[in-house]
Amino acid sequence: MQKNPVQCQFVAALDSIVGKWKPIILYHLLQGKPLRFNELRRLLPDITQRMLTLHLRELEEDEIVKRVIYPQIPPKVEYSITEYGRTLAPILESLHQWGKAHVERKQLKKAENEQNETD
Amino acid sequence: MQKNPVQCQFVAALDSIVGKWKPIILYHLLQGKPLRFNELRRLLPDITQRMLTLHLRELEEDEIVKRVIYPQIPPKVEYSITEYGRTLAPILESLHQWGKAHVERKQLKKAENEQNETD
DNA sequence: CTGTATCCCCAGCGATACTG
DNA sequence: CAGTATCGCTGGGGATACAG
Repeated sequence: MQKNPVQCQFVAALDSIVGKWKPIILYHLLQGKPLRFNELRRLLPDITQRMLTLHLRELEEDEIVKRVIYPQIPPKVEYSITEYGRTLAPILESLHQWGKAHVERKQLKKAENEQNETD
Repeated sequence: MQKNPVQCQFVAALDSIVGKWKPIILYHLLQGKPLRFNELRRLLPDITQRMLTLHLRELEEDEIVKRVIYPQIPPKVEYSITEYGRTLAPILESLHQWGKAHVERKQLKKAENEQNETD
């Protein structure tokens, strides 16, 4: 599909972490504790059931997330990060840090501009 | 718009590097040499003029890329990475490495499956 | 050479309802 | 509790033509 290998590699990596809710899902799972479906929903108040399911399935497909079903009534399903998924931790952490600095930077610029307007 | 700060920070970071062609544009500019508009087009054979312009404008807006216009005929415009843009280098590099390993891993799995089918 | 302007399509996501 | 199934919208991106 893509002939350019470098492009391809970026796409492959980004596919695994991009998606409106993927980074934050991974962020929570990387805390270490396995989480149930509804626990994740509570942590992400604005996500729809549909998107949570879809994203988890994709992460499972990439073997970044492991899904364990406890055969009982009512059903219980736990999601946890895999060993392989943990290799994403440093990248997610860097992204998080950079993003934090970036929003602060933008707010600073905005404040400066408003200051200039009142001059 | 987003109340969750962590989500917000991820979004801010990803906005700066996500976009179908942004990572590879940055990859080339991070090599260090300023590049002209058409040089970038040649490096990204499949990008449209429109998308190259749009992505460069967004990167410029975030002060990740600097645009220098040489007032001459025919026009000459050079794009280069900024100091601030360089802070993205380690993240892009990690993404690139991880993506490379990820595609190799997937190809391995695929080969294994095809092996099993012929058993 | 370095762009804009238009038009159009589709994949990602949301809302809502239903189910074992 | 942990999901599917449908339907519909929106915005990111592509194709093409035009312009300073």
